[in-house]
Amino acid sequence: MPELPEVQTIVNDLQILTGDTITGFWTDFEKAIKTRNFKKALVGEKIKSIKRLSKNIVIELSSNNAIIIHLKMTGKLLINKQVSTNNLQQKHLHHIFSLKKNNALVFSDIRKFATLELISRDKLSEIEKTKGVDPFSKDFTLETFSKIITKHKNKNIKSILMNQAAIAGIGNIYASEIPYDAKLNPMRKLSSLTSTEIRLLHHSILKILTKAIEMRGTSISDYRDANGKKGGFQNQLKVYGKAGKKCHKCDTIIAKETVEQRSTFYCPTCQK
DNA sequence: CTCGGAGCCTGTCTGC
DNA sequence: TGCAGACAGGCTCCGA
Repeated sequence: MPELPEVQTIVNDLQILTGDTITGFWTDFEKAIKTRNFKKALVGEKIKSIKRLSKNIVIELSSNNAIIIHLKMTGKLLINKQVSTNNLQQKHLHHIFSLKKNNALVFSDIRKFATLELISRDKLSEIEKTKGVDPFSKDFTLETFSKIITKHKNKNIKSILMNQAAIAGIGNIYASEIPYDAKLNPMRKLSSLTSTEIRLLHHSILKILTKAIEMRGTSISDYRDANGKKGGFQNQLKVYGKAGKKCHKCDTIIAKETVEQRSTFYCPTCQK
């Protein structure tokens, strides 16, 4: 599910929980929780800040520990006060954080891939070091990006975009949409890119992710923001999920190929 | 070391 | 209509 724009949208929505206190925790799926005594360590803690780390949501607590959540494919975090409960949400509701001011933060997850963990500040710094550069950090310059391209010169565009240790936050949807915007074939080997093409790709990463955040993310089927609403970027998708349809620029049929076990979509004419 | 493949789960869609 | 199989936004682990 959520890639950078979706996680960022959720994190933005969750900001209203800053300063609130966790008063309880309930779960019916312990397996998702990677920390022992999770509940005990949480209750009574105040939420200091909520931020995004790659595709993770990090809730920093007054104890200096942090809850780190990965939504994986179908995880949803919903501020309960503003959510209409329907049967589907109830069925897949697996964790609830009770809160003093905002009633509750509800966690649902159809495929049960999502994980929650309580980590120390040191552990958080360690995890941060394993992540590549975030496209929205000041470090994501053309120069840095060019170095990443050089370092992974034997890989292709799709795989470098998906590599979290190189560039943090891009997943399978945007890893198809970004090359389309840059008019580059996702299977192009990085060593073959000219400096102009590298600049185009760098530009498209920022352009597409920025637009997607403005539209509050992409809802293919399951993704919802923290208020339970769909995003809008699915209406802007040019190639993802469009195999067999015409490219809106040139009428060529959009192709689908598997790259590293993930579906990849592109226009064979527009993308060189 | 890198790399491909399996695995984690449930739901939906397609084709026979 | 029934049902098997493929596929789905992510990531980790394992063996070769």
